[in-house]
Amino acid sequence: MERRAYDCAEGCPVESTLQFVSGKWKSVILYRLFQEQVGRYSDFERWLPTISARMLARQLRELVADGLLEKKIYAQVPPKTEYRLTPFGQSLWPVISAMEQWGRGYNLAHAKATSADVPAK
Amino acid sequence: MERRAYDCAEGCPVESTLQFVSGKWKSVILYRLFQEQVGRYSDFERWLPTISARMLARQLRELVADGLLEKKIYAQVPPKTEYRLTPFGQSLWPVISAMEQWGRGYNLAHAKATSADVPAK
DNA sequence: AGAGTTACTTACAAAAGTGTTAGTGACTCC
DNA sequence: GGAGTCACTAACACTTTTGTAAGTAACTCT
Repeated sequence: MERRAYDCAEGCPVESTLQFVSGKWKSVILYRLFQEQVGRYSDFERWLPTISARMLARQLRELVADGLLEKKIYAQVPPKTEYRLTPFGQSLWPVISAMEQWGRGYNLAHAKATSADVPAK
Repeated sequence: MERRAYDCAEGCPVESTLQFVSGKWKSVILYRLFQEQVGRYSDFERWLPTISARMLARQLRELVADGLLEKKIYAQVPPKTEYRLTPFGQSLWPVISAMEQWGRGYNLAHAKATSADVPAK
């Protein structure tokens, strides 16, 4: 692991990344789009059942504003929108992937004693 | 990029990771420790000049509680404490590293026009 | 004409996060 | 014996984030 001099005060690379990815939902939304390529508003509601409509709309709006997602609106009724990753958004794959990997390992190691995986004594 | 079926509702690996790393300061603190190996409370104050004492203490406490950092208190006056990564904390290196890499690239691409790098017309 | 559809927005309220200021303990140095 | 040191903590206020509930637009289908 190499060592260099960084100044987290200004231009800290980790902070730059966090600027786009921080917030509970954003990385999960991105993660889902890496899997599915495309998602409609209602898809996200299904994929993230605990997010509220308000939050979902807001996070999507911010991701679009940040240039990570693009939104395609079909002029039809009932309305239809599609979200997908821009190339810029796709460039975050290493970050999201690292999170996924680590989380996978963590989940295995800390597999919770749920009704499913604990044999009834 | 392979595709598998995940359920972000329960046991989403990305969410598991976020649980430990989310929050503006935590990943930056970890990042710093990956560079420096050891840090005293006052070191962090220097490294992250914009964090408040209250936040710093709180984030460190949480990182210790989560098992990512260990805290060593020297019984001397004035007091001295040292924080370093536990093996569990070190296992997050791929995540922090990916963030650093991406942020580095982003900073290069979006190098802001500061007084330093803009010749005075 | 009334109900259904999708993708939202708005207003209000509760909860979480964060900053500011001041203070503590215990010992050493002047 | 008063000041200085370090690593914090407590109380209070404020701001940001998030949830809840309700509503909107516009067109199709019955």
